[in-house]
Amino acid sequence: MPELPEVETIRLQLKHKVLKKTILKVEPFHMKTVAHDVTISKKLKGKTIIDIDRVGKLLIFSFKETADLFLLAHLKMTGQFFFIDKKGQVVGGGHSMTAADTKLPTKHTRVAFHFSDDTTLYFNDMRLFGYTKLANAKEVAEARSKYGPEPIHKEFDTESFQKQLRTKRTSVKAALLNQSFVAGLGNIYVDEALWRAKVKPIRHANTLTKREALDIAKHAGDVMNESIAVGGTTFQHFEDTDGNKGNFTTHLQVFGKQKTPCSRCGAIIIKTKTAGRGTHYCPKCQK
DNA sequence: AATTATGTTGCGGT
DNA sequence: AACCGCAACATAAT
Repeated sequence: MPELPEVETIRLQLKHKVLKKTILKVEPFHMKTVAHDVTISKKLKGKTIIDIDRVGKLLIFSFKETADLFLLAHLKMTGQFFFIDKKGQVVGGGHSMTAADTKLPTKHTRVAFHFSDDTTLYFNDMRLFGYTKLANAKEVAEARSKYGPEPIHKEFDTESFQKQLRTKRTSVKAALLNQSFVAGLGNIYVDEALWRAKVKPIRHANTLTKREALDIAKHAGDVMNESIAVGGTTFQHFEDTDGNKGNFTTHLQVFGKQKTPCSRCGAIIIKTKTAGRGTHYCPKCQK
């Protein structure tokens, strides 16, 4: 369940591994994962990756040879990237091997990007919701325009955020999950940010005080930045490009902590359903 | 075997 | 017409 910190972790690792590499061929194992584009290998052959950008949870690869061709990659719920060197070993040395240790491709490998130096980037995705797809500059601009601002940036406009949040006629949880309002939060970080801000997820957004809305903005940015600093959170499926799990898991205060004591007040953390999602909060110190 | 897990899209209702 | 709730997508674990 990658959210912004996990996707950013992957982006930074991939920049170290595949930048300046030239694609030899693309090998789709499942056509849905390449948006049914039968020409993807032909179009990417000979293209050299010069940058990997990210907006929200979407990765955007760009190429040296053309300014009007991009590769968009979305992991959705179970997407994973694994990078393998020419000997078939997971690159990244010094780490204990996990999922990527098994021979790739696996039955969940949906597409492989083979590079001219005999290395390969595999995209695994058990549930087939994720995708890699080609786009031109206009399509990339359209995709970018659908995302709201990201709380991780120091330029994030908290005043504008709190004003807009307090006009929403929905639960604060649903509002924070809306990527066009604010980009990057998913189920885990919404629950964590609301715990830090001491606000119940079910609270109607238009009942929030200015102070509460500003606290949510601060904590949303803080919790995601702290997670990025330690390589993201693994709750169910996330593994980095070496097959390692994220380290933020041990910092979680409410997500998956139902039936355990709140670290702040000692009350028992509750799990309910809000905005159609499993929702964790402290019934005592979140107001 | 029915339920639960979740990111996003698309649809229908307001 | 912007906004909102929710089914759908597809698979595996429980």
